[in-house]
Amino acid sequence: MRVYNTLSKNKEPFTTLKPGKVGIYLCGPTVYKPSHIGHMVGPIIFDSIKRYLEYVGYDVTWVVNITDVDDKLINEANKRGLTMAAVAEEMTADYHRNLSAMGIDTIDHFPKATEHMTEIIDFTQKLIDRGFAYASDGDVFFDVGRDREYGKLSGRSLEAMQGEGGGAADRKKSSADFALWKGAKPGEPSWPSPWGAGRPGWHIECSAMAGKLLGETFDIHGGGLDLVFPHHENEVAQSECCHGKPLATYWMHNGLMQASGEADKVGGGGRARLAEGAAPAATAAPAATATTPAAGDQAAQEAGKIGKSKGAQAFSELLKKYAGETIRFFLLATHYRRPIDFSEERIQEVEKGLDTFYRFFDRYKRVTGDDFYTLPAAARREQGDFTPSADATEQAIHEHRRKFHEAMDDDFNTGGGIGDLFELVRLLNRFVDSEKLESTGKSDAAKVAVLKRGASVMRELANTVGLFRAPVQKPGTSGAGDELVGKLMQLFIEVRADARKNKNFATADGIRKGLAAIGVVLEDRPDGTSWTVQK
RNA sequence: GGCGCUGUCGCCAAGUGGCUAAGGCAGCGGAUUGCAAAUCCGCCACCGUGGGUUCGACUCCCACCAGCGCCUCCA
Repeated sequence: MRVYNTLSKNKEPFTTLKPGKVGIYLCGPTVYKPSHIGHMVGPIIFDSIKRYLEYVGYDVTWVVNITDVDDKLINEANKRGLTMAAVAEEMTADYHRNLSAMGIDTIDHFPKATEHMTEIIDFTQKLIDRGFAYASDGDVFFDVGRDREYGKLSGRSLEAMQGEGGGAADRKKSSADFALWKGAKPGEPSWPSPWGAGRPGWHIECSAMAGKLLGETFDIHGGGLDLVFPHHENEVAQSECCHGKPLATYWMHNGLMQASGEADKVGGGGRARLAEGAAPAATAAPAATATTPAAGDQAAQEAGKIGKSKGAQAFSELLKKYAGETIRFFLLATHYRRPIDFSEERIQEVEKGLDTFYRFFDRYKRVTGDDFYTLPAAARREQGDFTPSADATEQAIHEHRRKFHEAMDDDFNTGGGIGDLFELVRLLNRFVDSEKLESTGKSDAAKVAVLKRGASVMRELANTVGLFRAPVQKPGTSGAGDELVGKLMQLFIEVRADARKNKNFATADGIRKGLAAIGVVLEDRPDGTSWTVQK
């Protein structure tokens, strides 16, 4: 396997510190507001990564921190007239609800900053003792000038770092120094420390908690690309100066979710392009002359990363419209390091693609009588290995499995893997078609066995990235499961079948159209008629 | 200004120094169907622009253009 490492800006062979074991630390949310989709990107990606690593055979420990003490939290609490702890508790619950709606149940620890004051204070003291930090009037700062390697993660040099040092400039030796401990102002939540009452700085909790749960050096540290500097850079500085060894072997950063803005809707053309034949412009003309004029420009300014977008809706709202699996699929279809433009239109598009799979699962059940979701699927890669028979379809199944592994082994290329899954469903549908399994039923045991093999490989592969683990109830299709509704539909279908038998197509079509008008779709197949509720 | 990322079919999106440049959505044609739906088959790209390296580049290098991120406690 190969993994892209921010530290080296290259894909590197994946090796672990301890054989067979992987420790992952992912920077989690500051719980001051309900999470938006941007907060789910990392967890979804790393949930898939952890599943895949376990599938490959590793024993994985995954930690996601909860930042429950922070300036933003204090502000929010003041604004709402609540305690900081109350706000944190409320938003942590929201975060957990979102995670479980996404099927993310692989996180082993959710350490909270407020529950690790002892570790944080010890860590800070250690840095002071070693001469890497200094106390200054109630605050404690990390002395960036003492760290020769400072800037190695983000590729910045100290000289290049200007900045006036923020509000605490007068207490710092250098403007680039950052707070490990912040003295409390009157009325602020605080914890006692050797330097007076205060709270931890932004970066220190991660260093302290990661060290406690995963050890001084662990395998993978992840987070959004926006955290590379200063957050991760400072974590590296603190931890490595404190322990004298690397913090993490691999730094994995996911691309950010972008608010797509309205540019493409307004201008029709999305990206502004140079007009064909426009002079190669050695004269750096003002960009405006070459771009799509007026309306598009204005709207494009709304675009940007979703964390800053005012329009970022709460994730819980999104879940009212789309199944968690749809959102996961949407994210996984793009490589994790690439930025993604968020738009509901895109999600709806992906939803249609997903339907191909769901339909196949239904079809599989009609043909074999087996539920796709209870198919035995290999949990470990070597368990799923098989030698294909001479059957061409079985050989193709084998080949798709190989290609899926190849994609995932190369820096977790879930997009490539999903493309392969699509090819696999098509192969299986074609097989059912050409062998007429739908009408002849289970008559040909050998053919059915090939289909089962294909379906279980599908399940095996999809499960490695957290897909198709359990049936999905799409928002807005409630009622479909009611017993009474089921019986009524059965009645409609029988009446209509009679009409069709008597070539009374007007009645048959009337029933179908009438049901379609209220969102129920009938489909006639060789082996009967099925019904589904559209949202 | 500094550091960095991105630019592949109408839209989304994998990928590769040379073999037919995945897949999805949309579209078109066909098979199937009483008609539909679904499914299957077929069609639909020369990879931002200009140079360079190379026997050969979409893939490597440079410049430019465009979009974006970070440098201000945002995943």
